[in-house]
Amino acid sequence: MMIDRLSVTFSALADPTRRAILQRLMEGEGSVGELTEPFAISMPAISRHLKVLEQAGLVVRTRSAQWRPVQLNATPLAEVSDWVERYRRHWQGAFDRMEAYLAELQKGDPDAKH
Amino acid sequence: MMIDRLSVTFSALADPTRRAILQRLMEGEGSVGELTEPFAISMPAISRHLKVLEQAGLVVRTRSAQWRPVQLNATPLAEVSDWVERYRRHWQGAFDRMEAYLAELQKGDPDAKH
DNA sequence: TTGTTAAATAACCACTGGGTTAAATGATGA
DNA sequence: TCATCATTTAACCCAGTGGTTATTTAACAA
Repeated sequence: MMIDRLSVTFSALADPTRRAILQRLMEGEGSVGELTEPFAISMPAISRHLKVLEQAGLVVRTRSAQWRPVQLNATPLAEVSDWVERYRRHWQGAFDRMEAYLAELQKGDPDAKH
Repeated sequence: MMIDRLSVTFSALADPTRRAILQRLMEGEGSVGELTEPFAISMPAISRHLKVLEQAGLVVRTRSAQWRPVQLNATPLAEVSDWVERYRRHWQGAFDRMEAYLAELQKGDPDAKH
């Protein structure tokens, strides 16, 4: 399977190292070496993480001498945001109910459902 | 790895079958059999997808006779939404620039950078 | 008690993913 | 041209995933 863009994006985001890389890139582009430095894993491992991010369209790689600077491209996250938003009513409904319930508790209402 | 909640949530969402199940559950709870019916895969396979969704906290399973109705719980998506929102300026910046560029093209401005 | 039905679990298989080290590539600069 | 530096690719290992069919569990109904 794994034909759809959204699945590719979600699985790219499923790895904490890759999310940390994206967060780092919010502060500006970086070379593969710079991106490797904060982690306890090898450069080839980071290089493959970057490939996954690139295939998901989450980073762009340019070229500057023997360095290959990596830049953040957050546009695929718009799709993720849209997808998640379809569920907002549901989780917000749940939060609202929880809030109401806690408010009832606060009032010491003996009829509050437990 | 895979210790953090967000990774668990993202990888649960990375599978299209699981996302389809969540979408189906927006219309109301369903038994495992009902949830299996629309797919071309076996019930044990769906059962395991449900286990993944349950461990990610995205569904809740109750009990009713020999059925185990499954209900949507979208609350973990709030965390996903928060995470994605940190990147909104980035992708929106990109969209704005693209829009401006297209507007330049529309005007037929010969100085528009191509 | 026995049979039926819903679902989960077991055992298996093929494939993927994330890590490693070692070797290959590609641009720079002496 | 040749050595160096940054990065990628290759080859490998092990754990995890998604599917299958067969079996087990659990609740109901006769």
